[in-house]
Amino acid sequence: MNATTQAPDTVSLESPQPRHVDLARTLMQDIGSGRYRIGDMLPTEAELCAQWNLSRYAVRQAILKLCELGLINRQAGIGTRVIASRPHTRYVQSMDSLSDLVRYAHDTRLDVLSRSVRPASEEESRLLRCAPGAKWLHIEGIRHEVSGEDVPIALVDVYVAERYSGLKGVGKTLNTPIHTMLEQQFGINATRVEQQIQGLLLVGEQAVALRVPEHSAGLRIVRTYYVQDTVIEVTSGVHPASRFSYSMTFQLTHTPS
Amino acid sequence: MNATTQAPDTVSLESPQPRHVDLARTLMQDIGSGRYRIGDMLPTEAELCAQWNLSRYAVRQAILKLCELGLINRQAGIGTRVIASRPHTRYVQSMDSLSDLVRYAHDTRLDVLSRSVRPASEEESRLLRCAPGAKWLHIEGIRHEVSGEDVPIALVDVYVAERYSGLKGVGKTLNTPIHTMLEQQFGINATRVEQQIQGLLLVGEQAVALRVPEHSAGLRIVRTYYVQDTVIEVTSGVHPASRFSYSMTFQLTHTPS
DNA sequence: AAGTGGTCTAGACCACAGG
DNA sequence: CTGTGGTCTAGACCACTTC
Repeated sequence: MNATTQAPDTVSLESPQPRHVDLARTLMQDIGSGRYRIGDMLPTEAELCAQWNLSRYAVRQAILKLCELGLINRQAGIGTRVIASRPHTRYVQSMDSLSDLVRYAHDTRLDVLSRSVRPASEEESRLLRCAPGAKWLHIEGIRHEVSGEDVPIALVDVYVAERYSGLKGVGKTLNTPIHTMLEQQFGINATRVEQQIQGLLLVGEQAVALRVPEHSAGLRIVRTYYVQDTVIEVTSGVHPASRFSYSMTFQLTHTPS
Repeated sequence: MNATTQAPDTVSLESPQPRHVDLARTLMQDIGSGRYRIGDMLPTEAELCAQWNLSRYAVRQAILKLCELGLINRQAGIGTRVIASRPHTRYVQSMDSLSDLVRYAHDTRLDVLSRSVRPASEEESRLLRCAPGAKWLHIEGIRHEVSGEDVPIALVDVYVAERYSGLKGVGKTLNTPIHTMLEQQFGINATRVEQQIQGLLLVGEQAVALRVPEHSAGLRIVRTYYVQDTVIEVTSGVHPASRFSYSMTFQLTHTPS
């Protein structure tokens, strides 16, 4: 018999909690305090049934709770092994859809300047992570606010993998993000998005197009959309720093793994 | 009796799956296909027991699975209501610790230029979201690479709430992020971090300190660390664009809520 | 062969919603 | 009051691992 894992025999009173919650909490404390160390075996279901005078059902409820928290690993024929001393905490930034990445997408429109399917230049091939000469659908445009004065927000370059270059609905202006159109027309959804943010100087044509003085500060955001390990879309946006900054929030969570 | 939710009576063969998995999958399909709409009640446990010829235990395993996926909501005395037609998909960026935010923290050191506890100026009060005159611990420094030439990576300003201004271990150089020191010395952990990224021009003293030409492009990253709704720390880093860009990755997930 | 967890049955009592 | 889901008991058979 084991003293620390033993259940209180005088129960019922003072216990608004279901018994399996008590058991789960006790086990978590025993793991957190080092009573059971990582790699150790927890008592078997049968032992816990006897020690706590509970049925297997109740004991399993408690143990499966620890499983969900990622504290233990179970294997039929082996037993229950401690794999973590406390629930994994991490910081998460989450979004309901990729449109939240392009958060200004709602009140803005993209005026399309050009659309073409053509081979990638040397420089573009690095951006697109492809061989030089591979063909991509290239859309060039300027993003404006939908209402108010006609102040440009960004110079935009969108590259779409040749496989999806038959994309329809790319008129003179776009109100829908390209990745949403890809999802609607081809049923594909990015499984991963990489985003890179750089500072740069706005010079020459860029400064003129964005209507800022030569040599103003700017922000460049490059997003690479993957399905598994293949790139389906790359976007590049150049913003005047005076009219754009990028914000994000990270929340502390306690989910497992 | 309900035809679509009915279990196959000729079972057992061709079924390597546990029966509760079959039931869960069928229910998910019925919900996804609109057989049950959002707001509808699912059959009660008793009904499913009868229709599928299963015990309550097995039926509950299936139903609780849908619960975990966030598809249904249960209430004793009421029943089981459909609250979503499919598992919520979202994009998340996650980190094991906040040190991953300051990803360059490992191979770099912060040379401390000044340390003082003093009232916030008008401009700082906006940054710190506090009243002008509120006292904060202010640490000023330059971040360098640990090895290699002495090229500065960033000009850093760290503000710590007065409550924690007794912070120890801030010598001439720092190898540990301030928020890690706060955690170690005061046992506090940010529950939320906001991060803002701006482009800017490096001029005057900044350009000199970072050893870049006047009017170079730069990147400013401001992080605000919260415990619940109170700010405990604010950091500001000014980077030369030529030596720094900010990258992040978002993964598609299918977790509930 | 003995023991493990995975699955399942057939009951039971309870607190709580609704008519 | 009946019916709901929440909790729990006391059994059982199985596939698997270990000895």
